[in-house]
Amino acid sequence: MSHDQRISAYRDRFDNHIVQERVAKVDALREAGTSPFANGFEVSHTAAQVYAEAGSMTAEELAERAIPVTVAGRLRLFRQMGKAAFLKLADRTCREGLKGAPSDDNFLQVFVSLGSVGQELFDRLLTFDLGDILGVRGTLMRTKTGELSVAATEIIMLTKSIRPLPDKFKGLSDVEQRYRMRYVDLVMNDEVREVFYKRTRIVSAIRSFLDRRDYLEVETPMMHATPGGAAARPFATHHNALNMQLFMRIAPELYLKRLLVGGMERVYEINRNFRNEGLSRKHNPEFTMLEFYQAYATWEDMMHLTEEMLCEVAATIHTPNEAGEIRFIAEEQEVSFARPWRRLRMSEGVAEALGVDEAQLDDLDFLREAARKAGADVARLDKGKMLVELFERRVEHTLIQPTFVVDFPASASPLARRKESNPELVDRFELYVLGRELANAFSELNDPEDQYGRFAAQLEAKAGGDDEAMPMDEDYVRALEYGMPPAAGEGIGIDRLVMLLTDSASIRDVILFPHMRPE
RNA sequence: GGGCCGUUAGCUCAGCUGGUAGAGCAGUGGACUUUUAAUCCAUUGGUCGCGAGUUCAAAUCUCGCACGGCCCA
Repeated sequence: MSHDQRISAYRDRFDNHIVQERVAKVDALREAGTSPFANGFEVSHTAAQVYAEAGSMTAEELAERAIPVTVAGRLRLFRQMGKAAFLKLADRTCREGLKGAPSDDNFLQVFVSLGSVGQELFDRLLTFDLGDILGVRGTLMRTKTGELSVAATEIIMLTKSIRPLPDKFKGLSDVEQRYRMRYVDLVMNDEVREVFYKRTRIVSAIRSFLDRRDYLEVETPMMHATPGGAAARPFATHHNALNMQLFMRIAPELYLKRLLVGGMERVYEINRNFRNEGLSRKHNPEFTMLEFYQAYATWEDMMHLTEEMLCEVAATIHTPNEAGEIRFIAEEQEVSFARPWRRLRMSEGVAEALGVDEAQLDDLDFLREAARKAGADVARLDKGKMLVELFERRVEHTLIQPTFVVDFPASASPLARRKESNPELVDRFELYVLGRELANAFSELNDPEDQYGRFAAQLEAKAGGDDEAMPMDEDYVRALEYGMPPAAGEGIGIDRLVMLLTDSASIRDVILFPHMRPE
């Protein structure tokens, strides 16, 4: 097949007249000797720079100075009125609040008049379509209604867009299309772009916070021979050359703690985890996790660090009030980050929710019956796991304000250090906000014998049918045998943190390309 | 996995108890030299998600499937 035949086959796939008209313009541009897909363009000003430089100048000042600018962006609005025309361009700085009155569309306006650009360029204007990416040279001016604009002297086609953009006013609102074609969603929806700018700010603030505390950012394997560090089912894959099974990681924990053994006393990683579970508003198969570990620290140090970090991070999104407190609305509720955050023992919370005395939770029969009534499959649960089930089903969703849930059962925490006052419990907390788990932290188990025993207990649970139980990781135990300093570590779900701080209802609203079934 | 809802023009949506599809925006042609979702006149555009069934007749009723949303597990 020749190149022309392939192109023709490509074009035959479109039966939409708008696309066909635009494709004809591509041909016309080529015939006229201009490329519809230009090779670079040197820009002197972004839209924001135009406003920063000349936003306060009067029409007379602008006319006198004749400030030359070269701008570029996507054509979003086009109004032609006889021998004059207005174009509105969007570039990366065209975001909410770029400018104020008279028009508040956040675009940069370009003014073209036949008298100043001549017939050739003015005729060429008529071949432009909404969505095209244009380069404009001109000088700054203010229109009759006072809008700062670029008076064009030259307009260059940089990229011809052959598909029409959605309705200029209603935009793209179909949720499925927004996720599948995020590139269109990002063009059309300011709020969507804003969420992802905020996401980047949040992650930068976390890095900055940890970097200032002498934490080292590292990268550990995404493909594990032994999937560990969390209770979850992994995605399996296969290495052809080595002919071996590999798993996409469910957590980086065991590798980061190996680094503690190696003397990297403060490490963190912000990267993807993969869990082979269902999709929901709160779950995407791949999601981003921050994990950090600090030698010589305890779980209580982690609580303080968490309050400090999340307040600092939240302050980049929500301005603190006069008292220095951060309060914001999410899911129609006011969330207060005012410190200190509440601490709640797990059994205390469960007893309260059940309306019983905490001592009653020691009664195994009572616990089993309560868990069964709550809808848990109690068949192969031990006492600790039943308590966790009751917590998840009866308490979790009630924890709206930041709450550290403490005193987790050891059987549900195979990598955490036992409490000195009660070896049935571990030095661990989970942070809940808006009824969702946001962070999980504990003092690390560094006793290789206990760790081996806990892995062995996990193997027994797996044999008993618990498919989320962890496998034995012999090399990790070997690492502990060399000596891991006392340490504490924590994981924070980045997607959920972004959801909280941007008041996004679905994890798909904070992941650029969420997982979708094939079309 | 279960329940409910949705899928109609490029986009946003109408379309009643069945009678073979409409609007706004976008597009096309025309008027207009300072517009702000510009305006005005004219106009093109549809495998009604896919597949069966009922019927003289299906976007509409029934069943199945696909994709998505919400809720539950």
